[in-house]
Amino acid sequence: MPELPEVETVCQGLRDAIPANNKIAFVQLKRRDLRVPIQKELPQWLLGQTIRNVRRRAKYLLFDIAEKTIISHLGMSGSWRFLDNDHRKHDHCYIHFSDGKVLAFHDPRRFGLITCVPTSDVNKNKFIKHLGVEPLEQDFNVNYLLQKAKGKIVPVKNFLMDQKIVVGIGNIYASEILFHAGVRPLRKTKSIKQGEWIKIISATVQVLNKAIQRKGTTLRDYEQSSGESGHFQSELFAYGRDGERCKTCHNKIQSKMLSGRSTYWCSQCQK
DNA sequence: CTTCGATCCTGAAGGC
DNA sequence: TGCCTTCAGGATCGAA
Repeated sequence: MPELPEVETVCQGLRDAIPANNKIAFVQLKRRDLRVPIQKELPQWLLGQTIRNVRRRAKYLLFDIAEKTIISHLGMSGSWRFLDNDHRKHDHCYIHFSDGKVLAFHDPRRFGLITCVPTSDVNKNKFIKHLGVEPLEQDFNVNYLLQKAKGKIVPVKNFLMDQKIVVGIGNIYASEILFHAGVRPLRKTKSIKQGEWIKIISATVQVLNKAIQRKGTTLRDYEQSSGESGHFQSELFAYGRDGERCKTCHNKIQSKMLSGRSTYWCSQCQK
């Protein structure tokens, strides 16, 4: 479900919405068996603490409390939001603040993650340590990509979605980025020329920033921490447009299953 | 080392 | 109405 723009949107929303001096009054674990079981000590660790900051690394949200950090991933269907009225099915964790606000983790498919580690160990954590570069930072550049692409025969779309290479790009934005870069998703990674990497980098930055501005893409269940939808779905050129006309050249958008994921492109605009 | 496929889980949508 | 299949913003693990 959520890729970098959606996670960044949730991160910013939570950063604004979590009151600076609010103490955690108590934590309720409704269901612990996510992808990795939620630690049963989580409520006692959080009791009386204040969330000092909310950060993002790749598609992970990091909640800093004193000495500890909660690492959370939304998987395909997860969300963090403030509860407005009733408890919902598939709410697995409630964080109650002293002012009465309740932050809820909701995740029907339970592919998400909530785990708590000492802050100094975040970068050693098994989920974090193998992550590649952030696509909106300087180390996502042509030299890095040329070096990583050397000898790789996987389709360039898979390469862009490989979190060990570059983080935050998932199935929607991979198709979108390659559309705007003019590169077909099935191209072998090692065949991509320097000039094409330059276009891929610039398309990545533009697409992700625009999607963050528009607060993400809502296709079904993604929501901001406020509960509102994102708005980038109307700006998609390729993803989900199978059989429709290309917005640029009016050719029909193609699609194919690639490594089990739907993949979309325009064979006129992309080479 | 790289690459591929199966797998975790629930729910929505579509075909019959 | 119901039953069955397929698919969904992800990532891990084991096998080849």
